[in-house]
Amino acid sequence: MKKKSSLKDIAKKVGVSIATVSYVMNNKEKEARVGEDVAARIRKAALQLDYKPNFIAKSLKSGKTNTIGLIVADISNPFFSTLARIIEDEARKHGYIVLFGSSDEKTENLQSLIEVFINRQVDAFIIAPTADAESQIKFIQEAQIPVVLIDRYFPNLPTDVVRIDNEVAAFNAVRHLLALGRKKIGMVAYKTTLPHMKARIDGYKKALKNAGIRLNASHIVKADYQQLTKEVGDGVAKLLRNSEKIDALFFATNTLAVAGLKKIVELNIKVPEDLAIVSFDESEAFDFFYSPITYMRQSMKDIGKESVALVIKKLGKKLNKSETIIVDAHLVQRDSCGINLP
Amino acid sequence: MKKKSSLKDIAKKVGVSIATVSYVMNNKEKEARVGEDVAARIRKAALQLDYKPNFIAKSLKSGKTNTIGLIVADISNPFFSTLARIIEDEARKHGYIVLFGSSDEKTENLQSLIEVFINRQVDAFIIAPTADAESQIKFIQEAQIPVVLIDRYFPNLPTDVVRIDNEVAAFNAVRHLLALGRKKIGMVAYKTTLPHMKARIDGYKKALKNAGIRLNASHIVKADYQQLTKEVGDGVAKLLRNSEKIDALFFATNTLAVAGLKKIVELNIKVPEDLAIVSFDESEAFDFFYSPITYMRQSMKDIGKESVALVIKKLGKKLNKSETIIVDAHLVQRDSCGINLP
DNA sequence: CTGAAAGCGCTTACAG
DNA sequence: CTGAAAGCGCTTACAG
Repeated sequence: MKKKSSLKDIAKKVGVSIATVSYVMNNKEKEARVGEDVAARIRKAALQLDYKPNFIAKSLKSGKTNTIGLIVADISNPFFSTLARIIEDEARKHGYIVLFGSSDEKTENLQSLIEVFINRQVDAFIIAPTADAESQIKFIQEAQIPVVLIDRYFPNLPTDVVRIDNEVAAFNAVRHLLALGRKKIGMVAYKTTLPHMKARIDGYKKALKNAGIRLNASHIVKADYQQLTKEVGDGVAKLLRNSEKIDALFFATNTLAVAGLKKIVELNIKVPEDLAIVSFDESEAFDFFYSPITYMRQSMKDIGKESVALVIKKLGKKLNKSETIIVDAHLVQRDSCGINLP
Repeated sequence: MKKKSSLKDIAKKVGVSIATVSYVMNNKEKEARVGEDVAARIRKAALQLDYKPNFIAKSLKSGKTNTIGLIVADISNPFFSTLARIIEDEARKHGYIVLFGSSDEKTENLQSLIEVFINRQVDAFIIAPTADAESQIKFIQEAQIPVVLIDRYFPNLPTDVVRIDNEVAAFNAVRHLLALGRKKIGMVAYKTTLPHMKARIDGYKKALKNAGIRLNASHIVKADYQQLTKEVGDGVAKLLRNSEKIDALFFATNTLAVAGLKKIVELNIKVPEDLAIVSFDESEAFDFFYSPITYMRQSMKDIGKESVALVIKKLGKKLNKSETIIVDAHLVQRDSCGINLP
């Protein structure tokens, strides 16, 4: 076991005080006016001894750990796992390391992850919150720890947020269906209080209204996250019954779409001939569905970059007003809406 | 900002020394023979002040951070992301936190992640190594930091490993194809020096031999990780040409299978009628392929649990010989091999 | 130009 | 039964 060397070892070797070594190692020899030659000898010794600063000791002294706590809502969703990866890389570039957790859409899990991470002295949080997590977020803010929300947000709680414009994105997705001649468009959404979901529903409604189509409330299926497969399946089946047969379906997330597609396969519905489909977000399954699925793509790269940049920016300052950063979303057109139909 | 309270604050409030508070907070009042009543008053004060121990200070003193560094080979692969999640949960249960990274199959990335994590004083590593990473793993071992490998391993380097029996698993997968009457079975593998891949190829060969089928070396396609889509596509296309037309295909990983399936769709090959397919590992795409793919499922739960348990077990001890833990793998039978063909 | 000293929050061997 | 003291490795205001 080659013991790690410390400032002390270097100081002893060079015959100088620990303080002087510390100044040199932090490139502060100028302000501490350490002599050129001494600095050079210290640097040489540091190399020889393979000196690596002890982060723990630094953290204890500075109160900063250079660590960001990242909590997503569901890591099994490729949207979040991709995002997590981007955020990790991005943070590492800035000298930060990421502590990671998934709440699995449960506020109690979010709560306990926040506690664990605060105990570990994370400097800041990036969180895709669960529904009704206002008080958890407020708790972080009151502890004076910077927090940036991603994907989801709370209208009544001022926070820094990086997200897309959900209403516009949904509007554009549905407009695509309308432009291809679909008139009876259903929507599958989550049953949740989270406003990004409400915004997507609003965008859907607005697009219909804009096209002069009257909203049929029964065309909106709202599924509970905890029993998604069943509720989406039942809802989709109902929408495809003869009496109220729809000719297009808009899924508010990739997870909803994957559940819905299974039912659509089971029912032997022909896509896009009998049913056009557009979804939010990506899924490998979208490529393998017999009619590749058209989807609204959020720029995850931008969400990752912007959220890390924003949270680091907040790190020093206090009392700033909160910012909302809107990133790009655009439609990726494949076969499932019928663009290639004769 | 409610300042965090420290042992000092409790000590002051109760009118006792910091040392005594420390003993009580660590439930060592017995061995330090602290009085019942004093202990009670300290505990009460700790509650009132909402005392939370400072992990950083604890770590500096103890040299332990209760942190495990987890480095997988490719986090965009659902096999590894699922595994990462299981390991994180499992570690948390044991009071450990996970620092996470993905090498993206590049040894240089693995190297730099290892350095960052060692600087952060992780107590131990769990790693799915890249090819040719022996010296990186050896480096960790020489630093006296416990390391457990998962999924991949090195025959010439004694390490703790948690993995499946790749040869047996591959053998069983191919035997399934043989049992269903397939005779000309191709295999798609990675071009790599990693022995788990060799073992899967060996299992394939053994199964053929066992069935009295002569090996046709050109039936094994080896693709480079860096240009997987092209090489797998070309390889699969070649195997399906009339001259050497195969009737079954064994994919050594899910990523290879996903690339291969795209080509199979493109070529309009009928699965399972014209081509039976079996793969390793899971993918959402396997469910959405028109003929759901039969696959060899590794118990990720077991890999996660066993690797965390093993690494924690090694944490205290020294000079132990290394252990290999073999976990379960079994075939999940779907349609793609023709079990439901007339 | 350089060093002694205090302190970050905790643990623990030792003394009383 | 309880406390003073040293020390983990580092930083930084202060003194010289």
